[in-house]
Amino acid sequence: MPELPEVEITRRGIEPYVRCQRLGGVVIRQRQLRWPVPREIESRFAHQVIERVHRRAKYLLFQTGSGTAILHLGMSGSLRVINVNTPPQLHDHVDLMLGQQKVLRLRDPRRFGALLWCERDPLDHPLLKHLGPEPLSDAFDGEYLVRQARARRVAIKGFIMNSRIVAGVGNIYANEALFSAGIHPRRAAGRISGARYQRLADAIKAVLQQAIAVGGTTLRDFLRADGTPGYFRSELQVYARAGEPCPRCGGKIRCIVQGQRATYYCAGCQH
DNA sequence: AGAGGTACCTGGCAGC
DNA sequence: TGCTGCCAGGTACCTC
Repeated sequence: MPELPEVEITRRGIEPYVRCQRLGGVVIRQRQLRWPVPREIESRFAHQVIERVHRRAKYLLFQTGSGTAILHLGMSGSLRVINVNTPPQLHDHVDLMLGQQKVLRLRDPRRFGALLWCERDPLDHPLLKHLGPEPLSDAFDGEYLVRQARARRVAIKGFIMNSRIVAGVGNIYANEALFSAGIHPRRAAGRISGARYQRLADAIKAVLQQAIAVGGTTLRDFLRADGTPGYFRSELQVYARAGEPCPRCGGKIRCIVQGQRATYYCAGCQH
């Protein structure tokens, strides 16, 4: 479900409710997520003060004085701030108790998400250590992409979805950014000019920032922490629009499969 | 080292 | 109506 904008929207939505809050316990109904939720979540994290919530790539980091809870929403995860007496539904796997009134509730039907505990610097955690730069940071630009792409033959779409290259670009925004930059999704990463890579880096930043500004993309079930949907779906130029006319040239938007993921593009505009 | 495939899991939908 | 097969926003891990 969530790509970087949806995770950032979630972070901004929950932070006012959890920042500087002492947790009043944790309830785990389903421990089997991508990895089993470790016992330290109950024995350590459950009674800490959450100082801040950070985001790195698509990971949310709940920082406390004695360690960090690392949360990933996987394909289908979501977080909601709700009243404590709201009955849990199927797939509501974890509750973080916030004071007397509120609960931060994790729902994840497919259970590809993760909740882990880390007592060292979370950026050194094996899951985070090898991540590429944040796409919205100054470290990410066309020159960086040119350096990384040198002699690589992988298709550009897979290249920008590789979290070691750049963190947080998933299927929707990879499609949209390549359309915006006019680059064919199958083009080899090592055969793209520096000028075009600068356009691509700018397009990735713009697409992600626009999506964050309107609350992310709700395709089927993404909701913000307050329960409202995101509105970027109506801004999508090519994603999930196979057969529709290209908004730029009027040609027909095509759908192909790359690495078992759907790719949408316009053959007239992307080379 | 890079590239490609597989696995994890459930729900929704199209087609029969 | 009910079954089957396919698809879905992610990513670690395996093999070649």
